[in-house]
Amino acid sequence: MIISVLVELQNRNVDKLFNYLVPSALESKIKVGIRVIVPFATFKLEGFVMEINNSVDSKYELKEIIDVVDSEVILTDELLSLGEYLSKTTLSTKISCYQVMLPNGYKASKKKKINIKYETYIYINYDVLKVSKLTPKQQEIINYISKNKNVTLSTLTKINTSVLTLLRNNVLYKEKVEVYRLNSNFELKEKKKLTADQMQVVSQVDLNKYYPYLLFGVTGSGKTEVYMELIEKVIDASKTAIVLIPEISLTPQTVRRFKERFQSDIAILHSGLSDSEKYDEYRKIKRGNVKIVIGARSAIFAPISNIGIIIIDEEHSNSYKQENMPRYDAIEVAKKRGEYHNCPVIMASATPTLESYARAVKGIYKLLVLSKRVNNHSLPHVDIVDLAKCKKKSKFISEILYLKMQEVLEKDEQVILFLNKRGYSSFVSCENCGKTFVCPNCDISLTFHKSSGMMRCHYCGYAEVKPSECSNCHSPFVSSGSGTEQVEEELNNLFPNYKTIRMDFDTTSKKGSHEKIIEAFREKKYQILIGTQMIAKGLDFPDVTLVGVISADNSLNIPDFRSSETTFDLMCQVAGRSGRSKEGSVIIQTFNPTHYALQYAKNNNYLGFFKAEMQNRKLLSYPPYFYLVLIRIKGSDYNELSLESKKTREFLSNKLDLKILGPTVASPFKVNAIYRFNIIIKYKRTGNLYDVLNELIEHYKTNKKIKIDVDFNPRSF
DNA sequence: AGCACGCCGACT
DNA sequence: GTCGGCGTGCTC
Repeated sequence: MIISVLVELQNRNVDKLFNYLVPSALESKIKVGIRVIVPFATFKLEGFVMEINNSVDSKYELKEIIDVVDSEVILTDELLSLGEYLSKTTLSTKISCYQVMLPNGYKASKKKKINIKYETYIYINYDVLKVSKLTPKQQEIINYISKNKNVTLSTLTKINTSVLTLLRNNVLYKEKVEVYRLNSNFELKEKKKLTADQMQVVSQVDLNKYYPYLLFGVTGSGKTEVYMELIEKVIDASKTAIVLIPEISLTPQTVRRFKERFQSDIAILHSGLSDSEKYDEYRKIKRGNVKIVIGARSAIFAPISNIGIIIIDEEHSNSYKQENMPRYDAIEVAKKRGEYHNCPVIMASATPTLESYARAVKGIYKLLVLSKRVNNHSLPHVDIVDLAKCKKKSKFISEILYLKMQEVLEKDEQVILFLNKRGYSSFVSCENCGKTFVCPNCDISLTFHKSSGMMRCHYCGYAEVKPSECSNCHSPFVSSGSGTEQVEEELNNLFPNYKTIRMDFDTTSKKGSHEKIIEAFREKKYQILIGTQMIAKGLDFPDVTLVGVISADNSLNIPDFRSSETTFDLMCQVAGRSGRSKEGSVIIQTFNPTHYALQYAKNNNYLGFFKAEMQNRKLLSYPPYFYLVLIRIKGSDYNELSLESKKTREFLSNKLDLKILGPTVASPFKVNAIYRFNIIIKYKRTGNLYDVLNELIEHYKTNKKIKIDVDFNPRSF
């Protein structure tokens, strides 16, 4: 028996099949899609079995495999074809495509393996018990076991150690059972009655065939109820469901809602889980123990069979696009799987991407609409404050915002203040001479973190202690801390009688701290919540009646053709946090009060924004009118890189009859001491694009100094 | 990823 | 004359 193996190495030069002989003792264990250990050059590697053959004409002398890792298949037929599809469409290495689909415990890797957790349960051997005389301590143990279910050895030893004697005398016996690490159970809750609107949406979905749907529903319109109703129907038909949620809104609250309805039929997959927890959840799915998988981007690869529906919540979120190799889009994978299982794929958002909405307009996606909030609450009233003209109460807070906050707080209601992007205006600079501190490895200002007293680079993690005086002009060096820290300080001065809690990169780095902050705020231990992106989405606090955006300009000024769209989305999402169950309002502070993204957001006018923005995109030949592919050229030698970038542009121009932009500098230009150039190709039809790009990759694959990266439909530049 | 092979500078 | 620098290339 000869097998073809794809080895674990992440290198284009070995991203192909290697043939090995299988010793007859191992032959019976070999299946396509399992992992094996093979000798490779002078060392050992793990790899996936991709093919099994009886003979193969090879000019190499074949080596024998060393061992078989798995007893069950890791890469099922569907995953194998998905991986194939991924590597073809993203031009990534095959191995990276297979690895990205799997949790660490199932990857081909010689690194530490994850163990299955066992629990030792103790039971009474009643026949022996009858004829045994017990000491009082022993009787205590017996009583405990008879009263409780599933008693473990570890809990018994905590009571007293006579359990060991009882085990030795066979009065008790133990049983070792495999257990899952994540096992939170919630009480079953009665399902809510759907509104007419929601029912109408549910009835429009054909559960028996593949079709992509776009569910356009305003914030608070009860999309989750619609998902759950559809999932229930799917489960009733003995099928399964995948629900994708952006990592950032995959909170215990979200999970709870599903668990209260579907109990233990659910597996959860997201980056907050430890490797072993992920391994367990994945095992539940593989064994068919669950009917629903809820997770972030990579959960789209869950090895669940018989899928009846795939739901993508907040489809506009760019978290569905992986930003490193393989640069896949989970929504495209979802469609692929939907086709394979012949089931609907529902993409939902209050602010769909222009691409998605344009497809809905064209009829490529079927449009479903939820236009009303469930409780018929009107959307919050939005005011835009012109920072150039208004009176300011402090550096960040205008008088209008201050007065409104005062009003809301006096009514015992809560306020959320939103700061766009962590480290807002927190780069360190000398107030006297203007000297700034820039990361030595990256083309990025350092941000000062008051809590640690360090200046940090958010790209490479470089950190240095803040100097006490400016090295340039020797004046004392004042520092104001990160954006959120500064605003927090101001608020403590402005509202000494109210408590403020901060949620940002610094305060949520510890596991579980995210949830703690949310819970504390929900319980009204704090009246003001100040935070970054992470508070914009999904959270539902009934007593929040005011949301303030400290500055909308940060996101408007990002040099990206999508900055208007992201600003519009963000403003709508943030506004959606206000007045979930009471009348609410929103105040947006900006230096661009007349900007159309803000004006349409003020009136929550998605369609108006869509039309206006489509005009711009058409004019400038951007998506959805054109597709984009980004070619990024990276290297540490500036001159050589610059030359190669120009050569690449020449090469592409000669081979392709398409619009090509660049090379231009990426932003940031330098990360980890590596310079980066961008070339962008705009296209409507791929034509020979893939062939040409493959040729380019092939050309640079042995070049150790210049690296080429291809990103289809890039979300950042 | 590792490790061997290979072709140019300072040493017992 | 040799030891060793790490650039280049190969691994079934």
